[in-house]
Amino acid sequence: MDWQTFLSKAGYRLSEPRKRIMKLMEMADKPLNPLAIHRLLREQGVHLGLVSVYRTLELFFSLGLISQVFQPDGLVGYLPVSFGHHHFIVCQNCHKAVEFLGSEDMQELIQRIHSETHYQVRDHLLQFYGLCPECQALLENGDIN
Amino acid sequence: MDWQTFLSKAGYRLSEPRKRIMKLMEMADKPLNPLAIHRLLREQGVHLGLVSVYRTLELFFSLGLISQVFQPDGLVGYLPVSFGHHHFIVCQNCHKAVEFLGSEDMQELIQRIHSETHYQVRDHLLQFYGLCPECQALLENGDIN
DNA sequence: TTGTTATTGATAATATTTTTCAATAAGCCA
DNA sequence: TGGCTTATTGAAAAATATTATCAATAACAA
Repeated sequence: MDWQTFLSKAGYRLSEPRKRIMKLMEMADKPLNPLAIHRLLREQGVHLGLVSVYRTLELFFSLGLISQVFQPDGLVGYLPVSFGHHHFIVCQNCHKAVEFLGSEDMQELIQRIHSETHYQVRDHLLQFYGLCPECQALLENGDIN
Repeated sequence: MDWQTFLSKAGYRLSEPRKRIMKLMEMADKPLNPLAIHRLLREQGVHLGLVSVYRTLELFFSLGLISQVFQPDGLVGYLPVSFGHHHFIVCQNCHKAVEFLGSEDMQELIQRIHSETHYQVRDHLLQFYGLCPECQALLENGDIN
């Protein structure tokens, strides 16, 4: 089920702003925050209220259509979620992000955490940082770092 | 080497505000953000400028003395780091957090990410959410959720 | 098409973070 | 110990980010 169907079934309307915002996030392969989305849309001539961007992201997030991605510097961005997977690796240079298939062999670690801390484990956040293929090439050429 | 020695050796002064802030974070067993730190110190009669809190956290973070902890709702808090470990589990009810020993058996997953995405993996963020022992008891008594 | 109502956008209010700069105090050295 | 140098602080202001309000608009069901 695509996000548009999902949104409708959940009782929400498929408005133009919502379509624009999701489309932008799908095109951008890096996490975007509300201000960035507003600025980018404006640059391509789409004039949305910033408030709508906030509201839309909040809605999408609460429905699980997008994920929060935490940058190493503490900034938070959003990325559309291919259903079921919620793990990303983010390029430290160009910030391009891709999802990878969540490992389900986390059980052993969860066991260990439980015996170490006595916490009941219910959820987790796992993200990786590194260099995408393009930026690896740049690094080898001495163009970065 | 304790953080005070570390700070000195790095060429920074061991000021009263810095001591207060670190001590507070060490006492609190949950992630604190700048505003919370400012408010808590003020409540216990310590009158610090909010600006100093921001500056101190930035410094501590850049030196690796504290870690950022991401709450499921997107808020960021800070926790002192026991050297070498940077993985936390946060209680979803009372927000109390404890560190657990970082698993070094991440290698296999890193391998898989590399072959799936062709990203060079350099760092990662791994956090768990759950219920601490106290809140598990509350849950069983029907006092929460 | 038309009517109902969720959704938007504009404006204002609030909250958070950063900048600036004079006053203060940490730590070195005599 | 006491003075000197300079990193650090605090206050105020500026900049930035987020949330609230409400009339105007547009999505969608009938």
